[in-house]
Amino acid sequence: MNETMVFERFIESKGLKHSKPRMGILEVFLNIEKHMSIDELWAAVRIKHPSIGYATVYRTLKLLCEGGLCRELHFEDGTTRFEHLYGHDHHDHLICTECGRLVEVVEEKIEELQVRLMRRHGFSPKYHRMDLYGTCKNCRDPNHDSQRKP
Amino acid sequence: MNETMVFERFIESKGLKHSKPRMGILEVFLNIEKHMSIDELWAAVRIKHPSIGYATVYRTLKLLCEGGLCRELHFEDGTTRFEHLYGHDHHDHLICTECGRLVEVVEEKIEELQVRLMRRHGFSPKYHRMDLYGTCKNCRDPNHDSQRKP
DNA sequence: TTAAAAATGAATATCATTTTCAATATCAAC
DNA sequence: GTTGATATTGAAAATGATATTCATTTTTAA
Repeated sequence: MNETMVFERFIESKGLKHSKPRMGILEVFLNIEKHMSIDELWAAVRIKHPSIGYATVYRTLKLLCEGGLCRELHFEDGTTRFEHLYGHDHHDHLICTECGRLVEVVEEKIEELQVRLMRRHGFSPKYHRMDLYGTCKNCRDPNHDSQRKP
Repeated sequence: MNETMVFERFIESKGLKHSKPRMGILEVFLNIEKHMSIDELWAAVRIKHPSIGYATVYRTLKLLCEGGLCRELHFEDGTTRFEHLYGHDHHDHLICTECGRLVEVVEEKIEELQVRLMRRHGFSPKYHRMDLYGTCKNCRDPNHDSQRKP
């Protein structure tokens, strides 16, 4: 089952109606891989569907979150961005404070220790958020050219 | 050196002036232990200093952050809160999704693994944010009466 | 004391988010 | 296909938090 089907089933289960703008937004959303702001998604949507309004993008994004297709993230700098959720396993973030580069990571040992830590304090773990900030290799040493050949 | 002195030095170092409202706000801020929103701080300030305006609380809070006395946190639910920073070592958060209870914790093993994880990806660690969400003991089992006697 | 500079409170502006509303699209029942 | 009830839409307006402006007051060094 793919994202589109998941969303359609979700729409049905809530007794909502199928609509073209909604599906157009979903398609554009699925083709953006990075974490996006509402404005970024709207800009991308307008290219294919110039008549779709901001409010519809906004409402659809909320629906996608409700339906488990995306997740709203509030970052330290106060910005809000959305990331894909369906089919994407849980992960944490490494964020470069210089260039904003974002890497998704999972460290099983940390995950395990987090659960233990919560249990030790009487909590029943549900989910968590871990963002690690620092400077990436490229920002510290731009001449190194680690990514491309001469 | 206490918080008040730190703040006064910070004010001086920036060539700013000493003022009564600012010091009044600082004092109230220091007496609130929990994570507070601007509105909560303003409400507390008004009790002692009814003439102090919201803008001054807002500006002073920003100054406190700049001066290293407090930290602005953006939570998953979109709310913004401020926590004491000076004299408070780094810590992470356990947050109850039912009652909102917030516990500050540090797990050295996790801290260590985080640094290693970043290095492995070429990042030079600066700081991080880790919030673990779940239900606390009391919310799962309210009749247990763990805190008080019969 | 005085004059320059900063701080203040009230009001206002800004910006992202959210809702309203009249027009339009969807869809099940006919 | 037509209809009617209901959801959806885009534009505009409302909201709410954050940030700034401005005339007045306070601070501070001379």
